[in-house]
Amino acid sequence: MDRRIRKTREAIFSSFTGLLEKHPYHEITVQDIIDGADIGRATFYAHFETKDFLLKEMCEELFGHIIDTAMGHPHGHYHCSYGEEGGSVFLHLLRHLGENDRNILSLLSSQSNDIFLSYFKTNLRSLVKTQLADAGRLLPSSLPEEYLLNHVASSFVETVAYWLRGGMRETAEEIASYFEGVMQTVLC
Amino acid sequence: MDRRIRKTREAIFSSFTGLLEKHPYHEITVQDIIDGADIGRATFYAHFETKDFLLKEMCEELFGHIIDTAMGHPHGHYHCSYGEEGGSVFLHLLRHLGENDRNILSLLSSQSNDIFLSYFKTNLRSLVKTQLADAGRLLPSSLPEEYLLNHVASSFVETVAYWLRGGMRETAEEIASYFEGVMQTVLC
DNA sequence: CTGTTAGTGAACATTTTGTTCGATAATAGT
DNA sequence: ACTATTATCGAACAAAATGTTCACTAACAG
Repeated sequence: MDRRIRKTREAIFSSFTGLLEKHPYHEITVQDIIDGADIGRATFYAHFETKDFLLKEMCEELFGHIIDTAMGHPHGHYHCSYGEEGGSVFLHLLRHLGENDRNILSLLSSQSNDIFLSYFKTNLRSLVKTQLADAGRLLPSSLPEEYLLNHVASSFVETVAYWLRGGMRETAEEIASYFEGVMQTVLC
Repeated sequence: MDRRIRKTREAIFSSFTGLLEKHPYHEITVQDIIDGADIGRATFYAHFETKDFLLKEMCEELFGHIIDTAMGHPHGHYHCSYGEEGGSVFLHLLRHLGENDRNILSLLSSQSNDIFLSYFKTNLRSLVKTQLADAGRLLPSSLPEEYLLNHVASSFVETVAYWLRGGMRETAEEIASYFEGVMQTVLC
């Protein structure tokens, strides 16, 4: 791909991310992003139809990557008692977040973090689906699968949100154990 | 209070709600609301500073009312086995929603339902807090109270969202039992 | 070296926002 | 019923943001 395209795209993402750390999403104008990225007005619109599309594409790149790496990783089943084997995919994800890969944390704790958490949740679903299939073989539940899937995914996202809200004082392991605590019935 | 104020306020709320059933929040302009309410431009701004404030006030009226009536109601503790005593506050809330009090359902299942679900969650917290205090006396948990509080509130909201998404085919009792299913560890 | 593609910057029409103001009509208190 | 108050109207206004166009220039790929 043309280097120019990569550069402007990156400039736009970076400007946008920077702005999101200071201002809520809906208060950021396209002009702000353009100024921050230091590009021409027409250039922005050559790349993204609207601000919303920019958001969407950025989130897909970001969360798609995170989830993909987590899915790729060899994962033990979700066990109630943490042991020697390195923990669940969830713990893995939490550690990954803790390392602040791609500045994802600044978005997840921005003023408009609800937007990003909701994208996170969307991408998380596919991952949870495989986890649920594993757990389901051991513990068939009377609840609808779709309901469970949603419950697990959103509870995890809420757990991450709790972590961020509190300034991430806890370790990834502690947070994972909280999550385990409320998931016992469902996943064990 | 001046009847004129009540009337315009009601006209604005009603126009706004109607628009929200057809369009996402961020695509609705103040002018649309004004046209729908059939009032003068200046009148709108005499009542609400911005569209966001309108949203906020409307939600506070709406959810404040729902939660208050639920709190006021005599409630049995949250029991794992449903019995003769009429069910939990949660079931009560679900029934209340099922009756579509104040057209709240049209908002909760609108395209921008995430906004309303999040207001719902905020208002739900105080209610959950009392529930948690009751349950806590019986079952002290090792998890932080704030974490539990958030988990229960958001799980309930997600449960309602699931209900709405599926077109509310289930009865309030069925949905309550789903919720009970994933809350067992926490509240029983 | 050359044809293709991306970026520039300025201009433009359009839409939305939020405010102002004089005139009119409804209301509340007496 | 009278009066002072207050809400609404409607039109006009400036300011800001959006999205598009176009001719020009610079960077790229092969």
